[in-house]
Amino acid sequence: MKQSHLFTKTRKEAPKDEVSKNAELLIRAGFINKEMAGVYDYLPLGLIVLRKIEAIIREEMNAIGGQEILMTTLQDKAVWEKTGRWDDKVIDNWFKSTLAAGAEVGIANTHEEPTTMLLKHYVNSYKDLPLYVYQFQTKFRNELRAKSGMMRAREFLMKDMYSFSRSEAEFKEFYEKCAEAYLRVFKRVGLGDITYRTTAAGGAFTTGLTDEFQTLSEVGEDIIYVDEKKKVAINKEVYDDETLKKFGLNKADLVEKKSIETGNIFPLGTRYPDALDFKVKDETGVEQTIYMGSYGIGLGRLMGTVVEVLSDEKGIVWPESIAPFKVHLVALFDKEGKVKGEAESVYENLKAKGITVLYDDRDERPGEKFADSDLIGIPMRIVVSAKTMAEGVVEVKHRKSGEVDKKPFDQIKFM
RNA sequence: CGGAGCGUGGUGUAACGGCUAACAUUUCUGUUUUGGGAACAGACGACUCCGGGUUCGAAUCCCGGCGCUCCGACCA
Repeated sequence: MKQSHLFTKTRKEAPKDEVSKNAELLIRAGFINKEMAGVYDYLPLGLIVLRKIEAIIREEMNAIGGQEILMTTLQDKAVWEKTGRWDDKVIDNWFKSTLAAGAEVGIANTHEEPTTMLLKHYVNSYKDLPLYVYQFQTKFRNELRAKSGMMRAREFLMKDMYSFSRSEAEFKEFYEKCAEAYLRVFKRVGLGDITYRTTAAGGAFTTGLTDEFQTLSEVGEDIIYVDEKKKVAINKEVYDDETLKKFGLNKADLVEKKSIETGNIFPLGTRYPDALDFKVKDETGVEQTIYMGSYGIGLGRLMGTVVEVLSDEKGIVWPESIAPFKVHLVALFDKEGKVKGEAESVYENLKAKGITVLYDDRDERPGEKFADSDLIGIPMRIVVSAKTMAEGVVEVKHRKSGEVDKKPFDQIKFM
């Protein structure tokens, strides 16, 4: 991709209505655009990152047996009435609308009910279970107060998975598998060291204890108690002697931290299948109840968290795994056009190797190009200039470490 | 939803109730420059959030609305 053709440019100043680091950097660097509070567009750079995050999650969900589907945004009120969740008193952040014909519809807040109905439509036998379906779908939540940029949005893309199992034990087995898959996701997007599986309360979803995945950050809305040795944590909302004992945690080993809820998994028991009368026949022809779980990761929030946590004073520092490009090729042109020729050839060479590259071919001054490069945060920068040409090398600078290397182009190792 | 603050060119700011709403940046032209957001010259760009009101006169004061940010409450 040539930077001269890239839709959106960087800007020096962030709009004053963004205070959070994640939104400020993502907007300045041209990854997202704000439509209104808690509602953001993804621009070309941002969409590449979003898709990479999506691909990682998809891989991990497929690896544990997930099957991808795509549910609708408009939802049938009747289904929600059956589980008692249509009432605004139960879920207070619904967006709802009315069909021209008169019927009320819900605008996707979550999908437990529709997914259960979908499965009910197709699944009648114990032989068809367990089933794990998931989707990447936009959720709408009428938050009283959107906040912290990408952290609490009113419209956001979410991966939500729903598991349907034949027994508590079968459910639990998958639940644990999914928890492990989640940890792999957070590790792969660069948040592994500071993300903890955290015991928490279930809110509007379930009465029992659930698990959240909390990423340490000062801008987080949650307070958790972390056991560094065991790599687990407990949310303040369930921080009591009984729960501590249940999970074998010692107050002395726990440290209080602020954190961002980057993912969560819920044991839902038989609540939704029961309420919606979804059952299957077992080997003996007797109807059996179904055990359900739901598992969510907000993609925008995850992107925002990566920016919030990994960026430095110069800009974003993308982990290799979700960076919009692998290499930022920065050419510092000379008058004779020699550098241009060389840079073009490096550019073509990189593309031929299958390495994604953003080529800064703009006729700008070095300072501006470097500042932009730091802001955008691509892991590896390759500089081609009159200087490097004179030495018969290119300059390689790593965004994260700041390490600089000069070597002939064909000696660069790409991981 | 309670509290606080704020709405002025694309962006960031300024302007006592009083001249043609100023400055920087961005953008465009040209000259020049080329290893960390250069310099000079010129140009474009604003119904000062919306609606009322007070006043000879409103960006400025008053009322109402809408929006944005922050704190709190709330929050898979």
